[in-house]
Amino acid sequence: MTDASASISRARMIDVAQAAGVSLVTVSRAVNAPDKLAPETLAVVRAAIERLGYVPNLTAGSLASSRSRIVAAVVPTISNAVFSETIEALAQTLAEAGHQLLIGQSAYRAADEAALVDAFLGRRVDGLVLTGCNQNAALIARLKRTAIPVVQTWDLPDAGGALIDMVVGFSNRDAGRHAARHLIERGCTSLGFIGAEEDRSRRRLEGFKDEATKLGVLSVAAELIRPPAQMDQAAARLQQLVARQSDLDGVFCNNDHLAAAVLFECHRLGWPVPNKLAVLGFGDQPMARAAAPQLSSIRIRRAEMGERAGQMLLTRLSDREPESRCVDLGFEIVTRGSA
Amino acid sequence: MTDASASISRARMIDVAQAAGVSLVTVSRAVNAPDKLAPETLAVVRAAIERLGYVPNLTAGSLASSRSRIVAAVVPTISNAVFSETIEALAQTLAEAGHQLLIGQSAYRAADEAALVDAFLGRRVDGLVLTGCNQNAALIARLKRTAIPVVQTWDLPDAGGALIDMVVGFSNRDAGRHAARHLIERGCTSLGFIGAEEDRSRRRLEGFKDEATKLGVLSVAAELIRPPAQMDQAAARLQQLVARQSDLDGVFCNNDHLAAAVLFECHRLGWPVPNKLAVLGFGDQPMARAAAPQLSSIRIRRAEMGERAGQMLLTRLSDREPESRCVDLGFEIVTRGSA
DNA sequence: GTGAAAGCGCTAACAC
DNA sequence: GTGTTAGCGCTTTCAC
Repeated sequence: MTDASASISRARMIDVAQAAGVSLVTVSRAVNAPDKLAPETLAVVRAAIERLGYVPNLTAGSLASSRSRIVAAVVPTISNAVFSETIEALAQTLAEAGHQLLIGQSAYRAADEAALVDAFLGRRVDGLVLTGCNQNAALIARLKRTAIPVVQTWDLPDAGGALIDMVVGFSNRDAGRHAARHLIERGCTSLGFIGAEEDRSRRRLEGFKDEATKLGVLSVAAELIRPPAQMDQAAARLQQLVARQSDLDGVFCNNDHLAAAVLFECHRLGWPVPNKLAVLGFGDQPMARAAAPQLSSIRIRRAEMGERAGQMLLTRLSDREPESRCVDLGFEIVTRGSA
Repeated sequence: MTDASASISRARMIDVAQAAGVSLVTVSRAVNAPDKLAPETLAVVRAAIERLGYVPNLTAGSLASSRSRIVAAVVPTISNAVFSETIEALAQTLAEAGHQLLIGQSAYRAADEAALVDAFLGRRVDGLVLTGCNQNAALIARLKRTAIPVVQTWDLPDAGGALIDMVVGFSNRDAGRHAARHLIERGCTSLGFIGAEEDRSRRRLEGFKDEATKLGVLSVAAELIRPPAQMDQAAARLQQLVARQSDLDGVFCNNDHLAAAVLFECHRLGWPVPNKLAVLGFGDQPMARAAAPQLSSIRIRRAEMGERAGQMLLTRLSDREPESRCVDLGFEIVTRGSA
């Protein structure tokens, strides 16, 4: 064991071949396609591998096979529970199939995203997962020409973005619409939105405003926080909304964390929720059930999004075609105490 | 531009060389060591690169140079804000130096961690970042023998783990001690801990109990949640603590999310915080300032931990020695309203 | 300052 | 079932 460990990153495939008295390819097959070998041969080779502590050099394998077994994902930031759960599920799905995940953070900047994609293409990644559908035209064109499978997530292309290859998401605009309808149906007449200066948040706001207008509610104010939109900024934004609409009686928050911060602020102010102010969250995170009152929220399938994205990539990597290249996971309003 | 895009992942270095009328090495130098070329040559080569839309194949480069420019990190899960902020900072630090980050999730399982490390070693990653200092002996031995730089994070080796190569963290046990002292100094006489079935949480609990005992407080109950320890489980655990110690007057929570959930539960029960129950969080996340009352918490330098880990790796990768191989970032108690 | 030759460690045909 | 022959696209000596 100790000797074997000592040899890690030293023994090459050829050394194993010699030790086992077989040829190079036979070792390669023992590693990559064991069922193509006679059981006895396999056993001999495996013993040699074990003895030498051989660890295959995946870089060399990637170069020779032009398959890297690496998938790259670009997210705005991983320190946002909302994305990280998708990434977690993606990584797990890929890991089960022997693929690893390279992570890039765009910090919500299109230029950073494009630079990351270039770096990933240089790495000859097998597949790419992007966040949102609003990539710039040059990036979209470039990716369309590469043969590599790409999955966009967290939105749908129809309402303001272009489909590159595949997508699994939901309509942020529709989610905003439903939020408005939900609050208005519960009697709210003066609405506010606390979100972020960021594409998907803006799309939710668009839908929110549209639907409110359609339903005759004309008082809609929005506060957009520059990312990262942290909880500790929510209280001040709520104050801003109230300053602009003193009769504010319903707030839609871009995520459950912001909504929880609003709830805390209501406790501080002594405002009963939902009677004085209805609060609707987004994401239906564990936070929603822990809050007091429990948060009504819009549930989206974050983990499933990552899992499906991974499956779609894996399907394409095995030269099959996914059932659909455009998956709408939808969303659902979960009504609890806060709205 | 469109032509150039079309050529991505097609043009090789040799094509650029021919287009520019120079040799292969000259192109390689233009990419990797531009200052070693005559300005005119460089300009010609760069023009050809641009024209052909050449993207260097990093896999081939890695194989030839045996440097991958990839660093791998193993975390229990990235969907925990506490780790993801460290990872975010790590990724940024590495990206600035042209390195990319490969992520692996161990789900708090030692076997998964070892398997991930093996896969990463096969990739010939340039460096490795691990979470915690409690890796199993076989893994530690194996990593000590490889020449690659390794940074352990989120704990220190002295109090229950072995140093592999480098470490940047803080003492979880000491943090637990300070938590106990803080609550006791504020008059608490019956303490509870809500944490997770996980190494670092247990270390905090050890320190917490030790110090309480030392200070004469013998009533200390703990509730450990199986990871992932989500907010929505905190209320039930608080009830459990109260069932065991009806006079419970101080709770130390493993992170600010759990603490916020406890605060919400106190609102629900009508218990004044901190008078009826003092609540101390961990992490000093934005949540702490948003809560009502604001959370007292133990601040740790999550982002700095990632940044320092990245810097230490980069230093070693450039064949220099970091100022110290063992960095204790410490922690600090931030006193706000809740405890 | 630039180039020619020799691999890096593996996989992909194709033979046998 | 197993082996042989050629590369994958780049970086590294070492010449000039």
